Amino acid sequence: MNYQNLLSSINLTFETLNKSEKKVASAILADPEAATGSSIANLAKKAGVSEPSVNRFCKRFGTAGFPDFKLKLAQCLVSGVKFVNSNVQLNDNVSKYTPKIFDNAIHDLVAIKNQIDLSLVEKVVDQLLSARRIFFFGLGTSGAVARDAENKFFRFDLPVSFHVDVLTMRMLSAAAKPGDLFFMISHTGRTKAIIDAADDAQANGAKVVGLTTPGSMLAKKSNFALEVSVSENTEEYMAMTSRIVHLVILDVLATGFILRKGPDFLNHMEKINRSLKPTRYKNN
Amino acid sequence: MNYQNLLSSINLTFETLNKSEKKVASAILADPEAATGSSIANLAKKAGVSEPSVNRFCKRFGTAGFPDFKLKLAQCLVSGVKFVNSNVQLNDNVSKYTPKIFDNAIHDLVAIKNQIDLSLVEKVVDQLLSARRIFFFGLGTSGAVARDAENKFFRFDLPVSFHVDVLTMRMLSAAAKPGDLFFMISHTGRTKAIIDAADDAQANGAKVVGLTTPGSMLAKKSNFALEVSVSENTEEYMAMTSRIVHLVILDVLATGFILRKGPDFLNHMEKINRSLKPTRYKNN
DNA sequence: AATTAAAATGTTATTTTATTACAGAATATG
DNA sequence: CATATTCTGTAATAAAATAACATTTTAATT
Repeated sequence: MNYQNLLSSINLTFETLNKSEKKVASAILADPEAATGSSIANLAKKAGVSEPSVNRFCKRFGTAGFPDFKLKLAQCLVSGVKFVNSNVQLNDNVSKYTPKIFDNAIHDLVAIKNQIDLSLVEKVVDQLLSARRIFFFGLGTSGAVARDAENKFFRFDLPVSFHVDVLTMRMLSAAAKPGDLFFMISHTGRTKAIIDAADDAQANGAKVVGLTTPGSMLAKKSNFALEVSVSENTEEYMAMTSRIVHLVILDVLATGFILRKGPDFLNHMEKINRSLKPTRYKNN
Repeated sequence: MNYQNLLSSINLTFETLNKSEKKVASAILADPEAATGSSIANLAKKAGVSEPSVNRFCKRFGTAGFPDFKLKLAQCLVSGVKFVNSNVQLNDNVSKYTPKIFDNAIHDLVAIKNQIDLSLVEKVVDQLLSARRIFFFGLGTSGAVARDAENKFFRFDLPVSFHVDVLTMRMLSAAAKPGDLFFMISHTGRTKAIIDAADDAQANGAKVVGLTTPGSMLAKKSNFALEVSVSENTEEYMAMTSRIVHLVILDVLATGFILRKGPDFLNHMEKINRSLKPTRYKNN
């Protein structure tokens, strides 16, 4: 039994429980948050059963006892229920909408962190290392991500560029060659210009990496699809969290790249960092 | 104190703790998972302190007592954000550096979420609402953030632009007028072009919002300084998390803006969203 | 360096909480 | 209807956490 879905386990097996267990289950389901905080005596009273009945209930669900049960219930509440109610509402004030927006970003990062396919990350790093040229393509919001990516990768002594202009995209993909890497960023994965460019680039023997939604058109057309699924309620008032996750994934790739290059490469990086010094005022 | 960052709270405040509290902290940090399962007697023994010392430790971190502490510790472990040792090491493989980079971003978002000055957010939203023109300025990494901001705010039926060109910045700030809002994005807060532009803009009666490090030159020169302090070990292999936080803060501001505009404004937003339809292929 | 106040930590006692063992009740089975 | 089985509660026990108090340590002041 997985503690992540303790609550749904209770829900699903409810009908198979016997009388007093059902009472306990109801009491817990009625207010799971409260259950995590109460003592066994309290919960027993609330459910109208004896304390050992509560204890047996806990053991039935694969936990060591009541305290352990509370712990695992609390954990399953973090991942589940908490984000149920974090959509921005029309009448939210600043102290309501601000944490919600942060929570959404945090939630999605946590989710992707646990889902991301590490071997795929490794493969994409390989591609970045072996590419002769790298192009980052993105439009709209993803344009900013592409720009950020270029800003990161050009430091790596690579012929890299980003493009937000559909005509340029078209020309570059038409002129693609084996050894070129096209890194396509598109949340929807349905942007025409990007899809067309992916087709062209592949037809010319270049490789395509797609950073997009699972199962999207772009994902299907990519040689390597980094598929990122984020909370879907982020359209209206809510911020798009996909681009946040995309940026972090690009950070991961950049880090993988540097680590594979080895310690000597840090000198090169340092040289670039030093170059920025004259553009800044001294500290205080 | 928010339970989301109980572990990092312990970590961050470690030096301010007194002797026995440090012992308890070390015991917990050494194996947080184990701590969630052990009794107060057990943990006290492991830490080499008395049981009440453990209890006092728990209360110091804003929990009701040891059981409550365990609960909240368990919850903060669910997300698996272990900030204790999340610097990328030279010999890390993909399964090590990937979660570390995510954890850093998550950690900083959680930290800022709890630190952010809500009344200041409100004030900046006021400024955005009343501005006649808005300019987003940023260079390098912050250029991508400025671009993203423009992409968000131009949908709001506002004369808004972003700039990454120091000459243009200079000209615009020289021609600034009262009613203009200059939104300066700079992690270091020491970028000459940005500071100079802030000076000029203010001299001409425009308002300056700075999104930057606490106490930086830019923060001091801004009418409204959104100060964001992120983990400082993010230079070498590590990704800059400041820009992630900056993006989320801009999301917060944009959301505040929309909410203040009221429900009618959503029609306008919808119109813009619809306009993107022809640029995309149909779903499947 | 000695004295005092304050803070920190530990000891002991008490209270709360959880579990076990067992007995009685309910339910099912032949 | 008798009997076995399962379920549930009571009472006893064990474990855990906390509160109250005492001691020690530390810091400040003379």
